[in-house]
Amino acid sequence: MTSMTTGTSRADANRRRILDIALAELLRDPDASMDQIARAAGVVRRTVYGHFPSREALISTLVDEAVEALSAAHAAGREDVRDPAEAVARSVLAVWAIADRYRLLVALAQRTVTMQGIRERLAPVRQASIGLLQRGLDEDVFSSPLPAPALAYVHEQTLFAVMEAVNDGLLAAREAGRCAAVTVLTAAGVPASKATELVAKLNA
Amino acid sequence: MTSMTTGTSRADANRRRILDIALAELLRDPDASMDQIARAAGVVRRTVYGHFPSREALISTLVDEAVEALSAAHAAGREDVRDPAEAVARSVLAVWAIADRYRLLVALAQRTVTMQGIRERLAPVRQASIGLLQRGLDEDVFSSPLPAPALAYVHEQTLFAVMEAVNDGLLAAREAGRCAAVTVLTAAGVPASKATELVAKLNA
DNA sequence: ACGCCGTTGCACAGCACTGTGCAAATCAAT
DNA sequence: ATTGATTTGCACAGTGCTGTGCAACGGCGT
Repeated sequence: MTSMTTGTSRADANRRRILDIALAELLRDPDASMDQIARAAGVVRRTVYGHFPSREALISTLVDEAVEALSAAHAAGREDVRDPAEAVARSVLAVWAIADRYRLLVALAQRTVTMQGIRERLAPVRQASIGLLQRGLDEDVFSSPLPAPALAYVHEQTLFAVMEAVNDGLLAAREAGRCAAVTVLTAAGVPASKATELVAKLNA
Repeated sequence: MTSMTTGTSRADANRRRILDIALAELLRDPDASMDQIARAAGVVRRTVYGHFPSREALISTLVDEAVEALSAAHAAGREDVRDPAEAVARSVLAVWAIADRYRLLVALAQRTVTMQGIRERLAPVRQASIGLLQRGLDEDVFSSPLPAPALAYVHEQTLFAVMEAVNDGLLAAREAGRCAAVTVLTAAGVPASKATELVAKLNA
């Protein structure tokens, strides 16, 4: 029980399954207990501790696997490509292939219990946003391969990203509003020049 | 202690301060205990329970305030505006003015303990991204008011948003990769037509 | 049949947190 | 100074989780 260093196939299979199930379980609830994870994996809590000395060690292993795969994909995507645009596109596509498996883990980021409540109550605001975006798409003011609701998600997350940038000192708070507005518009397919001009006009 | 329905100034001031401090404290740690919050507010745990019957009630009040303010700002921004682009721009700017106060609360969304570890380990990947984006900005392939590091945040969050859209069934997984790539490029200021074309070519 | 290894079931100590009760202290204002 | 509202300090029961110890049990190859 204590060692488990010599790899028996049975133990290895269990370890693998625990990791896989833990990934899914931690998505559903980032605070999932060891017991929840163990039971979901068809195993007793004590067994999980046989493979991972602590909860933190389990999660750490999980994250390491994901990051390693993602990192490799990202690097592979941008090798020997001169055009930055193409490099970015290739990287995203490459990452996406891997991310399918880890999509759940990534989503784990957003879904705090608290966050769930926030997003829920923000639904009316988001609904208004969707209407606005839909109108823009219909009138060809906006241009995006995404449907309006998905674009609304991008819209929201973009604002979060700019806020984070301000919090981390990458951007002056004074300019942040304008930058956020311009970025949101360009993400919706408005030409960068037009977006900049419009926002500048509004702020004057 | 039990009633507290009649508003004395002292009690109201305390209540207000508890809410304000709780906001900041919950940002630092979304799982902050009632004791942490109380002490930070210069008050004893028991007193907090005098104002809010439970932890959930406290947080709920907090979220309600934030959502209400945000919602009002968003609505005010897009009143009587025919052009969707202008409406979006106005809304973002209006929301931003309010969000300054609640930036912390919003940021609370991202910062899970788990998430912190993930982003930390993703630093090398992000660094590569920044280099790529910087090159694109230098060569005028990209166009953005944001500095490269901030743009990298937007980049990351956009991917998360598209993943979330897939998870919620707003987007077919098959198309998601291409959509994500196109959206990231347009957010970086690449004209929508060029982005679409480039990604289509890569995928063929 | 034997031994090995992983697994199980149970029990335990420890910890941190929630929500509540109650008496004493404190404050604000009349 | 007395009153009424408010806060404090402490104690308590209840809950749920972590990490560990230990004996018994399971399959599996030899």
